[in-house]
Amino acid sequence: MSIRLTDLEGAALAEIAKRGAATSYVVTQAFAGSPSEFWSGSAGAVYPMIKRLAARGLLQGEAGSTGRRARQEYRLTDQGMAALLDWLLDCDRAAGLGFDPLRTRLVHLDLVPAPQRQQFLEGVQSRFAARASHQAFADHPLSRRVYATWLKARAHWLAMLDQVID
Amino acid sequence: MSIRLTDLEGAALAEIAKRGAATSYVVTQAFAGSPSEFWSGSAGAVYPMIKRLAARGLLQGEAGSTGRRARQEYRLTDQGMAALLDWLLDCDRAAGLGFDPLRTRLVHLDLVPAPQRQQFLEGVQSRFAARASHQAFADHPLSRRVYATWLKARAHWLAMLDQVID
DNA sequence: ACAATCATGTAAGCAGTTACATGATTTT
DNA sequence: AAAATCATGTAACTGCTTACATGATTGT
Repeated sequence: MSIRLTDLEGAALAEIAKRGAATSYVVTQAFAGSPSEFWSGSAGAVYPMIKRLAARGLLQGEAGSTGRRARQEYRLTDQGMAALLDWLLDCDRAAGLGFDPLRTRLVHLDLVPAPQRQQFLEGVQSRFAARASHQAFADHPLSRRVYATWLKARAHWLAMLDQVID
Repeated sequence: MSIRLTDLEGAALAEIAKRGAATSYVVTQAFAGSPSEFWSGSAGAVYPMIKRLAARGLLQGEAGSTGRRARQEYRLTDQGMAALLDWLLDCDRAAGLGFDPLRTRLVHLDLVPAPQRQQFLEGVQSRFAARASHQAFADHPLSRRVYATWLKARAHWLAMLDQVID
């Protein structure tokens, strides 16, 4: 019996595992703080998802409270940790292409003449440069380094493409 | 009045524009032939989408036929081409992070000990190597080069991370 | 005290999925 | 003639979105 997590579920479990325990709200904030625009981390997605994970026995809820306000904290069960590791270390899924808004456009750039291609690439490059100077993930060294090296790899890709696309 | 296309719509319009005219089926095949697993190009997605684009005046339908079988061919209207170019050359969206199944996992690899991290990275690397030898997009030079350089950039990224993650 | 924002949700909608149906065409 | 596959859909489902509601807490 295998428990297949969606990528959003996997990422949410990872955020909870990292903290030991967390509320749904903490998870929404973790997503909101990410520079990725792909998941909004909206309450409408996260709260029901956390409940589903608890119903599936991957999370254990416990009533914590600060002051008179009730809140539900969750921590991973053994089964939840096993599911998380299955998801996290899944090489086949990790080696997938995902969705890349730049790659999706690049393959169709032959629809426009060279000057417009050039202008587009420069626009993208300058936006990446702006990102690089922003200093994201000040609180988490691994995330910061993953992101920083990702940006470098992107720049490297664009440099390779420059010679290919004119 | 701006017409904002989803990425799937933009990619579909681009496939049609590239061919001059195309049926919905041709579009599904274009997606199915891509090495990306992100969009299945399922009929359930494509056929209704093409109809929506036609209803919005971005595509013009014309009844072609081979033998006695009726088929609907579509080509871009002027408005459709304008919408496509808006989407295609949108630097802000192109510079987004998209969804990256590897990046999503890498930032959480500190949940597992170094030997497992190493094993995971090797597994991913070998799958990329397998992709590289596969020769995708034999029919479209630009796509092939975009994909080939993307794979190189990924390898470059993993090489940078090797030193950082142990 | 009032306003802002924190925190926990719910409701409706939308864009994709898988699975199925159906008839035309091609292959064996 | 039968089987495979080509081609065009439709139906039910899923998982996300935006937008809203509501009460607690914090700041001025």
